[in-house]
Amino acid sequence: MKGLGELERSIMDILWAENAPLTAREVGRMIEDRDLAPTTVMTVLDRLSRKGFLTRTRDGRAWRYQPAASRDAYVAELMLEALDMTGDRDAALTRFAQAVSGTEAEILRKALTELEEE
Amino acid sequence: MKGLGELERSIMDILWAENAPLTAREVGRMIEDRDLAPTTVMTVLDRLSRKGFLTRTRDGRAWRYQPAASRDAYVAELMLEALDMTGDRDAALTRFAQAVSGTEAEILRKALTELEEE
DNA sequence: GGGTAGTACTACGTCCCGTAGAGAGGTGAG
DNA sequence: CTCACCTCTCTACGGGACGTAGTACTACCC
Repeated sequence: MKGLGELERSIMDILWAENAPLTAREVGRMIEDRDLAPTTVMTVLDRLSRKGFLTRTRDGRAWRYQPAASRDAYVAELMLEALDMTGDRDAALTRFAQAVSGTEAEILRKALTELEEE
Repeated sequence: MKGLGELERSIMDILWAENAPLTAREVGRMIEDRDLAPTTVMTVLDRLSRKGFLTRTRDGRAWRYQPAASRDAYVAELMLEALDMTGDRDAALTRFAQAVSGTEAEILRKALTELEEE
């Protein structure tokens, strides 16, 4: 999986936060603070769908974009990808477990317990 | 933390696998298959230490390079970084827990249990 | 039918990275 | 002593990704 650039991520964040598919114009309005040309937004949306992060469907003449996967799935995939980089997955996992804070260790523990029960 | 390129990672892999600090020449000999100019190896080693991935110490005229952190620590940090990207860490963690395979879930569970006991 | 919105295509600057040459300065062999 | 050689530092170039945007074409509304 390829990574995301700065602007690409901002745009993904907007789309991840929204439930409905948005048009380029709508996305552009939600980035107001950066004052980008409309074509800039369109270019990035186009690249993102080319990379598989977005899917798009027609709405009249316009395209509506929406994430191909949830942010959580993306983050989890990034984490797994990092994990694949090591020769010793166990050591890395152990290290990771030690690094997450208490509350999060709790979450992890719970998720794992639920897994076990199924 | 910045990411690593292809060659950069190969070189880190060599140094992570080795226990002793290596000189540029030694590293170069261990990448034999790619037939790189010695200066190429030196440049990459230099960039890696500039980025904080390696530390170096003098050995006569030459430098000896060694990883600043273990590969596991690096991988764990990458994973945490991915995790930081999401607004909903709990959801991502849960998703991650579901994605790791059985054996690895076991490892994680064990690491977390040990944490709890301390 | 002219303004507006939307698209596709093209482009340019920048930064990172793979790759490496040039030049400087020490070192060992003869 | 001198030359070949090693290693370092500095500089550079080409490709790819990304931020940014212009241009040209088409379709719709009033």
